[in-house]
Amino acid sequence: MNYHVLKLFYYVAITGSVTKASERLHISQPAISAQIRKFERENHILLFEIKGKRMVLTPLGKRLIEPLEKFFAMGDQVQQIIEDYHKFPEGNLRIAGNYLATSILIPRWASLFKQSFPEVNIQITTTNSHGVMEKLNNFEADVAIYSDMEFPSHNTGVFEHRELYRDEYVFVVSSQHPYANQQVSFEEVMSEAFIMREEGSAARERLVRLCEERSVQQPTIGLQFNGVNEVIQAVIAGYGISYVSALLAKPYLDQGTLANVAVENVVSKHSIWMGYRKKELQESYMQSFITFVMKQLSLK
Amino acid sequence: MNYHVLKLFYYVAITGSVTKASERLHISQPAISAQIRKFERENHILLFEIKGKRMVLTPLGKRLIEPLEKFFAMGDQVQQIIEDYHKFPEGNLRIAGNYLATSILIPRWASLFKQSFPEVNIQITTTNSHGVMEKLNNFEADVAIYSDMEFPSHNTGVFEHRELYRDEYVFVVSSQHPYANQQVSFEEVMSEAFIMREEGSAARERLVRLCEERSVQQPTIGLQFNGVNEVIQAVIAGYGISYVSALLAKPYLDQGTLANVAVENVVSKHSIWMGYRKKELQESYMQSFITFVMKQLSLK
DNA sequence: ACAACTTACGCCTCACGTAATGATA
DNA sequence: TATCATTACGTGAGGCGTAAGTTGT
Repeated sequence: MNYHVLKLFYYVAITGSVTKASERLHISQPAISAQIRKFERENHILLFEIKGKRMVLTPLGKRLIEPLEKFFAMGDQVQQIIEDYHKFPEGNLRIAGNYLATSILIPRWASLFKQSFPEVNIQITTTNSHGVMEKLNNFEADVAIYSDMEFPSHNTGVFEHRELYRDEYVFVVSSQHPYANQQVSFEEVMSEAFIMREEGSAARERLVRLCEERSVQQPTIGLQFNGVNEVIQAVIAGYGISYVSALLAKPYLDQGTLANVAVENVVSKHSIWMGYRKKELQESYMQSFITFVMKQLSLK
Repeated sequence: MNYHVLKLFYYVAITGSVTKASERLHISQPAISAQIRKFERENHILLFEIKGKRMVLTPLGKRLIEPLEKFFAMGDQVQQIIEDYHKFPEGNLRIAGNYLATSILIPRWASLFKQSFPEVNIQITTTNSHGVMEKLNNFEADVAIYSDMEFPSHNTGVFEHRELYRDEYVFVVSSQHPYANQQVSFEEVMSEAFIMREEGSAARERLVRLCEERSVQQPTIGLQFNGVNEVIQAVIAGYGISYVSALLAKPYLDQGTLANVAVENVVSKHSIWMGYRKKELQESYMQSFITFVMKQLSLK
C-alpha cells in the first residue's frame, strides 16, 4: 500500500480541489494530480468524478475518508510518542481521569509520587469516563482513571484494570427543594427536571440505564454542563435535581448546601477503576506508579 | 512521517532480527539495517540495542509496537475497502451480529432483502456483542447488531443506533433441575454453578454487573462455551444454570427441555440494537437495508 | 478569457542490491 | 569459523517541478 498517495488523496478530498490541496501540502498541482491518477490506474478504481470544475468523490472515495482519518490519527500518535521521548527523556506519565478522579484522588497521588520520582514528567487530563477510555485506547494516555462502565473496556486483552475505590451515586437537590431529605419513588424523582453533564459521563449513562431497565421515561435534562462542579453549583442555585457521585457531593451535603434525596429501590453503586497497558508494554516508571497508588490505597 | 521505515522497524522488532525480517519482507539485510539506522539518526532516537547477537528493543522501541499494530491494521482496512470494491462492484453489505441476531433475526431479513436487492452481496459474521462493535469500529462491518451495552457505543458521534427489539434475559435450567419453575432469591441462584459464554458476551456482562450492583460474589462459571447454542445444550444435559436471552430460550422452554427459574427482584430487560455509520458515509444500499429492516419490524 | 485539471518530460532523491567489512558466540 | 549486523557504493524507480495542453464556465 502506497501510504503517501493516501495523504494526497485525503487532502484533495477534504478541500474538494487539487489546487487547494497543493497549496496546503506545498506540492505542485500536477504532481498531486499525477499521483492520484496513477493510484487509480494501478488499482482499477475511480476516486473522483469531475462535475464541471469541481472534483466530486465517488462512493468508493467517500468510503475511504473516515478510515483514513483514523489511519492518520494513529500515525500521528506514533510520531507523538517519538517526539515526547525527546521532551521527557526521564519518563512521561500521561494520566487521563474523569472529574471525580482528577479533582479528588489524583492531585494527592500525583504530588506524592512526584516527590519520590521527581524526574518523571506528569500530565493530567480531565474528560468524561468515555473520553478517558478513548485516550487510553488511542495512546494519548498511559493511565486511565474512570467510573465503572464495565463494558467493553474490561474485556480487551490489551489493558489491565484495578478497582480503586467503591462509591455510589446519589440524587441531590438544593436544601430548599421540596424533595430535600425526603424519601420518594424512582418515578417521582424522574419526573423532575435534571441538571446533568454531557453524554459520555458515567453518571448520566447510569441514570439513562436505570430508566431503560425500569421502562421509565428518560430524564428531562433542563440544564447541561461540561463539568460536574458546574452541575453542583447549578443545583445549589435551586433549579432541579442531579445524580452525582457521593464522594463528590459529600462536602456540600456536610455543609448543608446540598441535600440528599432517598430514592426507593435504586442500586447506585459504582466503582472507580484504573486502567493501563499490560506490563510488557510499559515503561518502568509506570509500574512504579501503579504500585505506588495501590500502596496509598492500602494505607487508608 | 516516513511510513515505510515503520514497517521495516516493526518486522525487525517482532522477529527480533534483521535477517529474519529481511526474509519475510524480501528485502536485503543491509537495506533494512540502513533504513532503521537512518531513521534513528534523523529522529535522534535509539530503537534497538545490540545484546550479543540479538536485537533488543529499547523502552521507546517497545512503546511503538502496539500503536504501530493499530496503525497497520487501519491501513489494511483501507486496502480491504479498495479490494472489496472490485469483488463486489454492485455493493457489499457486511453485517456483524451476535448469535441472537445472526441466528434468529438476520436470516429472515437478509433473505428477504436479497430478494429485493439481488445485486447486493451480503456477508454475515457472528461474534459476541463486544466483537460486533469492534468490527463496526474497525471498518470490518457496515452494520452491527448487538445486545444492549449502551456505553460507549451510543455516545460516539460517528454511528447511529436504533433499537430493534426488546427482550429480556432469563435464568434457565434443565427441566429435571431442583430450581426448575421455582421462585428463588438472587443470592441462591448465584451460588449455583453457571454455564456461560466467553467474556464479551452481553448476557455474561449483565450477570457480572448484577452481582457487582448487589455486592454478591461473582458467578462460578463451571463450563464456558464460545456459542450460546452450546451453552443451552449443556444446560439441557443437566449441569448447572445459565442466563440467556428469552427469545433464544423460548423454543426450548415451550418444548419442555429447558425450564425457567424465577429470580426475585432482578431486572433483566435488554434490547437488540442496530448500529451503522451516519448517512453521509454510507452507500445507497445501506440506507435501503436500514429502511427495509425498520419496515419489517413495523409489519410484525 | 480564465481557472481549473491533465499530459509530457527531465531531474534528483532515496530505497534498493551486491560486495566487502566488522563483531560476537 | 559461522552467523549475525554494518559500511560502501553503484543503480533504478518514482515523486517532484516546470511548461505546455485540454476542458468547462
